[in-house]
Amino acid sequence: MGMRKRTHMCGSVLTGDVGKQVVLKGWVQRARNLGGLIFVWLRDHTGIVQAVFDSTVLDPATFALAESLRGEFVIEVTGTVRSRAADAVNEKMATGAVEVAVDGLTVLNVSKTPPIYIDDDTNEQESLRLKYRYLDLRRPGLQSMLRFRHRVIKTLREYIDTLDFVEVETPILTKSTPEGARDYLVPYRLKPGLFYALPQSPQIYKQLLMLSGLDRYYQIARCFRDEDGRADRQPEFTQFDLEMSFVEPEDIQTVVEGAFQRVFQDVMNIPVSLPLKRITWRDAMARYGSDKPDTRFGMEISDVSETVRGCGFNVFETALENGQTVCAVCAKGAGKLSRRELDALGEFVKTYHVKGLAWAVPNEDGTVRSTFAKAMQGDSMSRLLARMDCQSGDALFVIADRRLVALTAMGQLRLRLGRDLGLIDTSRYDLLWVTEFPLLSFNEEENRFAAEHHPFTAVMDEDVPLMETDPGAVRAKSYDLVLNGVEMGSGSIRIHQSDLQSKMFSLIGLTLEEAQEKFGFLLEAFQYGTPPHGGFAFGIDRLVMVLSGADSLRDVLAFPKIQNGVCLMMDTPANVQQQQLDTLKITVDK
RNA sequence: GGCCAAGUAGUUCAGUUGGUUAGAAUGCCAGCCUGUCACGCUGGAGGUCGAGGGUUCGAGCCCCUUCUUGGUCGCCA
Repeated sequence: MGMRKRTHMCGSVLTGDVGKQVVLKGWVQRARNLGGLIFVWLRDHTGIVQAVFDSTVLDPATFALAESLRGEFVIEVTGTVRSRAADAVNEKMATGAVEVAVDGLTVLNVSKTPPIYIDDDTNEQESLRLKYRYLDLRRPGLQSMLRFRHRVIKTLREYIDTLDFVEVETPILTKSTPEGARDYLVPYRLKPGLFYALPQSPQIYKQLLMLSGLDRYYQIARCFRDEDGRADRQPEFTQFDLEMSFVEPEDIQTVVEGAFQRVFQDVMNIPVSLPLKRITWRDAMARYGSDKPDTRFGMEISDVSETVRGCGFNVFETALENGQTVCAVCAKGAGKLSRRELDALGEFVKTYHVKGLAWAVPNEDGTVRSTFAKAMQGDSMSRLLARMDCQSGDALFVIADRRLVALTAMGQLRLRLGRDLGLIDTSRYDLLWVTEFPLLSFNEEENRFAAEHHPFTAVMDEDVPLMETDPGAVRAKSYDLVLNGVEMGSGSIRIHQSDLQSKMFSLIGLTLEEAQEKFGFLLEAFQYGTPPHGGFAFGIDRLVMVLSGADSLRDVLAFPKIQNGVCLMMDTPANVQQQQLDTLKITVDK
């Protein structure tokens, strides 16, 4: 009963193998017992092949063993490949023209009846699939996802290696830093009250590697952020992280573009022409109401403040008096929407903190179905419709609010309309750079400026003087890469002068003492000949998600966590032994 | 932390206005069956209707609380 060496994979038993003696191993996908004849579908990651047990040929013990086979039993079969009769070919199976006439069977392991079906065409609750993720991963779809993801990473490594980048592993146990996401903390055993933090990114390490003269660094880096999850946000995720010395933004963008071009070419067989489109942050916000615009469809936003000035509609007039903005989109073909559907859109935009949504639908007879037509005096409505090229069959949507709030809400409405009206060409992949982000954004709750990207980002040369006079208007040497409206990653040229870095810390409200405590090592390091440098990092999970058409990062990670950071399979976070807490001098206040 | 949705056999779901013993499909178990391929036929087992409380003569259904999961806002340098 010694195990024989596997000769073929299940999916690769083909007509060329007819007549061969084979040894196959795998899982029982399904067994059909016809009495004296049993068909067993044998599965491994390459596919499924049919094995036939014939009671007139096999010894009784082997046939009895075959009768005991159930789903997901692990078996070894030996037998001979033979062609199927012409009317017995299964066109739906890659191996459907052949089958294996079994002469020997070994049950390598039995299985309980699995709680989920090992098949792509099922729709169990995701939480159940995640609890039994090890079974879920047996499914062909997830098997091919893991291999697809592997190919993406392999392609990236091969590409970056040709450009003289060196992979360096940076610590997972690192230091908590202010700003940004909440850190995962790890208690330090030798001095209670002290903590490591898990890295949100290898940012500081890679900058120090530039100082060390490495010149070009990269890493497939695991990053951690203790924030609530989303379909596209996991508490731990993988970034392709890189940093270069003596470069301008274009140099980094060229390397990153090249990486995406290679992945699209080698993995997707889709050509990408370079250089990629570029749009400034300011334009992206004005035209798409987003810093990660989906440019696969039009329906761009227009600022209609001047068009509606003096129109008589109180909402617009008051907004303009308060220095706010009135913006609009014309949704082609949305005139068919019912009152109910239009009102639902009004509720939708309110979640983005605007007070409401005005809409107008021109009828064929020249009248207008609208929430605000009555308030519009004279020809102001027809001027507005003409300005937006909004005709019969279309719908006009208008929002009045503080500029960025209004644009953001309108951007979300644009995305929803684009989806609902089927305007998005889902076969298309739109890559573009968004550049010149603001250096700072004002945090109203804390009444201070915060770094928009991170506090190591360099300022555009011409905006340096504004740092004293108008910090909110300062643009950074930063750039995001966007794919189909999803932020792939971001990067920047970094500050490499100690005094400028100190100034930046002070701009975001850090006292000298705080800056010294948190980043003293960095400020000191910068005094020892730091080269100009910059870099980029993009999320491999998100890239794989978009390329594979998945809706959620959970579909492209082997062992994902759910919204609240729980792993349903391991059931963790979990209690630890009291002795462990005692060692760390931790008492839990429940 | 806020808002919205869902939770009923192993699984996917149905369950009327609150009314008898909560159903279907599939899976599972047993029997029969030699060309199936979602095999077929016959029979069987399988339920804390997420949990707790309330209203009622009576609750899967109505009310309250809570838990779980998803989406979303906040949050995400």
